[in-house]
Amino acid sequence: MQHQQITHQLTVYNSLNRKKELFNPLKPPFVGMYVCGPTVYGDAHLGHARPAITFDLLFRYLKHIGYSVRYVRNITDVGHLESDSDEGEDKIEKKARLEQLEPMEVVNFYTIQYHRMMDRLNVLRPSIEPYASGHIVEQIEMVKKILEKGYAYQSSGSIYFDVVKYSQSHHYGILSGRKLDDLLSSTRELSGQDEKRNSADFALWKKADPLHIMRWPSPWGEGFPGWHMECSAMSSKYLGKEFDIHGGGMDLLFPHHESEIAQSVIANGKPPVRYWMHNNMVTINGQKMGKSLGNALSLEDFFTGSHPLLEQAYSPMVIRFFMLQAHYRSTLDFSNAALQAAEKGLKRLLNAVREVDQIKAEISAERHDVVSIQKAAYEAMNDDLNSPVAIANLFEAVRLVNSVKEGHHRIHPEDLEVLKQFFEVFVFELLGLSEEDENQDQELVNGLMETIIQLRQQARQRKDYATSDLIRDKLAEINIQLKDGKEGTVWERK
RNA sequence: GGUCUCGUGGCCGAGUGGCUAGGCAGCGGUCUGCAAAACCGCCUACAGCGGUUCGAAUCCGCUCGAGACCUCCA
Repeated sequence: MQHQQITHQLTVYNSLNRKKELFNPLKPPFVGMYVCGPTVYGDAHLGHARPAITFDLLFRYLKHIGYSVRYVRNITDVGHLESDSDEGEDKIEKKARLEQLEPMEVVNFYTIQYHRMMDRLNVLRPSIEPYASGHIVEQIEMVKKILEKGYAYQSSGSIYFDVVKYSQSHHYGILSGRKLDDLLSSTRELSGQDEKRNSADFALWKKADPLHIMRWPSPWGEGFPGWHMECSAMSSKYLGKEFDIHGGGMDLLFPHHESEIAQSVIANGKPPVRYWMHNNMVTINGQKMGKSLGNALSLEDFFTGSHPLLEQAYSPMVIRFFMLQAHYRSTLDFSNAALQAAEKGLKRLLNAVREVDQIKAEISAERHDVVSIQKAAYEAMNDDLNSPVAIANLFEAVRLVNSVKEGHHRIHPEDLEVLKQFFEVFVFELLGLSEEDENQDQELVNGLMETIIQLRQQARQRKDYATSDLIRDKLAEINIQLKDGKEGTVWERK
């Protein structure tokens, strides 16, 4: 394979030390990767696309540089409480009651929708996609272990993790930088806290009150698992007690990931994760986009353009390209102008990728340092997945391709071959961009267009510009654009 | 209130001590019947103030501004 000549010194930013580190998997060539997936109780929105695309890029790149990756991304269908206390109602259950549906019906509906949206974004399916509700047994087993080791206590039928005891011998806050004293002192008065010994403690298992629909039998009565259990239980089941990468949104850093570490350290005897990776948030007008803020635009909204904030529809590939043009650890601010800029840039890139198959190489041509461009793109990827810089290098190649096409430069066969490889690998395989034109009638359309272009050409030859312009304008009305060049006329959809 | 992050040209967005990404928009040119596309050229920024240094967007301090987390959220 082409890329094996290039040294791969992949570094990733590890939230654990806030530093970039050389990536060394525990058992090469295998890599275990776990990413927090969606809670399936509502429409997939722009915020869901960020981690999905970020870790899709990582998944693709790890495979490309030769690793065998097991990528686990969960579906959360139980366990997240609605309100700000442990008295809250389960999200899935609340939605189910609202719509008079079975909880599993809600889960199914939104899971399918999530998958459909991710498919359109060309996000690869993970290797394993476990459901929290399908791993109640594993979660109960893990709670039992923590109880046996004395780091959890039972209170009114629920089981809580004893953060204060844990802190005496371990570092609660190792990930988030949170200090226990601050946690204990700054926490507000919340209802339902009286079951806990300390406000910083978190639930491992919650007793279900009589009205609660989602409930499972356990050694402590009927209930449901606590907020953070599923990820710990499922990641250790499928990836082992210690695995390479755990990803998710930055907002999950505390308390979710911090608590996962504490649970796993007690239950399994060691820190679960070697590299913690967190993507940053998507903002809208500078403010975080979130369901609770009422400014979450669904992916469907973007694809159809049917939202007051949107001036037009934005295709899945535009959304994907837009996200990849920013580094995953930066916030990304949404706006119509930014999306439109991305749309045009993507079009220019894909046009050039198409052109590269048309241009002719010449053995006598001057040489271009295309290998350096390709190398720079790899270096960018190795530098904590710097996709914006990789894309910048792609545009360097775009300029070269266009300039050869224009006849300003000629190109050597070897250089052309490198360029083709470069586009193929980076644009399609790694960045996961794809041509969106999946028209079944493409051949028919091509034939029709050929005829129309010929007729127009004849009109132009006899200087009948009224006719030639009419053809062009009419086609423009149905979003087909004609472009007259030296080699003749080509067309494309706008 | 506590913890943390950030402030880059008209817009988006890379860049963590010297070599001044990239995209979009704009301007000038080439090409063209006109247009579009493409190509060439131009626009050369780092919130403010002070400090460290031969040299700072990049390190340190202060000020101002924005955001995140502390509570379900990707």
